[in-house]
Amino acid sequence: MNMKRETEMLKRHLAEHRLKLTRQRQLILEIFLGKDHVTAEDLYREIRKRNVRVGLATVYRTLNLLCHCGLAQQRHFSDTRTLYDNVSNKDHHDHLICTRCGKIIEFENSAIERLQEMVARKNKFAIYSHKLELYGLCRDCKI
Amino acid sequence: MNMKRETEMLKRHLAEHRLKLTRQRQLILEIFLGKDHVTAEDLYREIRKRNVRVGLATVYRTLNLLCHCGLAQQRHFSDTRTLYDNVSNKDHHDHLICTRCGKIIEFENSAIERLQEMVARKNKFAIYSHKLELYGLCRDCKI
DNA sequence: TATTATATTGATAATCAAACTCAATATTAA
DNA sequence: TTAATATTGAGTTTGATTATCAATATAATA
Repeated sequence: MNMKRETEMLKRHLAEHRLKLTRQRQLILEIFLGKDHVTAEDLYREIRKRNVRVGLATVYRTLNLLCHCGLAQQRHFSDTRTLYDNVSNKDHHDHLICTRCGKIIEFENSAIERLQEMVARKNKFAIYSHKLELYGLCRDCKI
Repeated sequence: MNMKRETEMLKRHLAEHRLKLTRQRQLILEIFLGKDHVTAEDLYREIRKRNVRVGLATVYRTLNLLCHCGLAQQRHFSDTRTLYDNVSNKDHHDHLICTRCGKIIEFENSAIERLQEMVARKNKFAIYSHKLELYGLCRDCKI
């Protein structure tokens, strides 16, 4: 996997905020880019498997950092834990979530987005973000 | 406010599950029906204002009970606390949330719902519920 | 109505994810 | 190389919510 672009995004963000590029941040970015959705715990366990000593707090801190530079987005599906969504080379998308097996499918639908804008206009709102989650059973679970 | 219908819904649910109608449950239902969206803490404080002694745990338990009998629904907007949405005499609806003042506007849009169904069908999902939240600035805050 | 069985209550403790603390250490700039 | 500053990791703390449990209230039964 080529992570040049993502590494550049991180570096630019660090430079702009007088932050430093550390071993831990590079490692966490690398593992994160190999996933679609992870919890902080998932990532932490993955790191420990490699016999590297990185604190859980650092994982949380770095995931939040990745959110700030646009590489990740927090999601709160039905579960209580926060999922970090890898959005590094995707357009905006929403989610179908299987409540039985936990499978997550991403989708985008511009017709829905346009209707959302209409709703906002009618209510004199300026929308900055939105969240659309469809919960149900996937093909394999609904049988 | 006439709460006959809602009280009947609660009573039916209690009877069906061999649960009991208590002073506390009646009081919490009454206050809840006067609101659109509350946190458990909000309701707790409201009760203490009336100089009635009801435990916070009972407030949580009763709000969850109201969810089970279809009078309330949990919402998790940007905040960390759970909001209980009074859905006693409303159809399904979604939300516009002002990230500055916290104002919540409810809306419904059947065209969006139909498109959601199309997305689900295309992905062979059977949808049971969904969540659509539009975040932005309301008319008063966007100036 | 009195009795019995069962559910509920309230105070507090337990839980859990996530954020904070701070001395030791690593990174960057000078 | 040195100095200035940011980061780390271990552990502690936070805050919302749920669990515990003896005392009490409610409902069913006699």
